Amino acid sequence: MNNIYQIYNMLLKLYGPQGWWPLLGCKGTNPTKTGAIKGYHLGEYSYPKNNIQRFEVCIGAVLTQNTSWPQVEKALLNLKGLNALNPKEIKNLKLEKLKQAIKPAGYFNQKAKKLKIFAEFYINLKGKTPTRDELLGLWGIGHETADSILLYAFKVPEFVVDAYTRRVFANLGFIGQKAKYNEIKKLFESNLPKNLRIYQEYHALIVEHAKRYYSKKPYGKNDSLLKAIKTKRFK
DNA sequence: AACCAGGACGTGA
DNA sequence: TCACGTCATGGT
Repeated sequence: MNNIYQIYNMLLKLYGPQGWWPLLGCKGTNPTKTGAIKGYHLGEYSYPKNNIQRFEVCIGAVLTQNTSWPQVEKALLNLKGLNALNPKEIKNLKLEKLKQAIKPAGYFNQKAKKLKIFAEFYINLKGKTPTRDELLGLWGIGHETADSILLYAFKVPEFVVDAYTRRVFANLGFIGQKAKYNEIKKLFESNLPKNLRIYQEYHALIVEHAKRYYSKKPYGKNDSLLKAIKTKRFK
């Protein structure tokens, strides 16, 4: 087993299943010390269970851009209060109303526009699964958001790379600080079975691990993974 | 009271 | 391609 896969198993043993992607309707609590909020479904990979939940994941993926999840949750609850947690209502909502609802998530001018564009796109999908390129073609959807939507909303095994992933694995010595998104993505995908659960769980575990040891610099000093590698317990 | 969070886009080298 | 600046709220 290669190091990337080993680290996955180590993180899973350390933290257990993370229950991503969080949904308003799920009661599960993340056992983590970092941001104990609701919406998780530990060890349950059957979500989203319907089209409404699928759309909620997509909207959350946009809203969480450079924003912490608790802020996103507030925005989602506001939308739910407006009965607007579905593509048609997002499309029909007046722009100012939409902006006000998602304000807690920040960047509300940009994100309101992004949600409008995505809602239109989602309606036109008519139940089909979008391709990665189609998503990337939308204004407001970049690499990470596209992969998050595919992996957690549409259950397509696309590995999600975020700032934490780069930070942690650069520090561990697997990639350079300036590694590109697709390069990092390939590192994981080429060293893991193409398995939905593993992709979903690994990304969530990286976030959890990073929140504990890589939130503010200097980071990594107490990283048990780094220590394990340095003491050559790997390979 | 700065600093930062589960990024993406526009611009000018 | 690449390095920056911009976008914005609220928690710590």
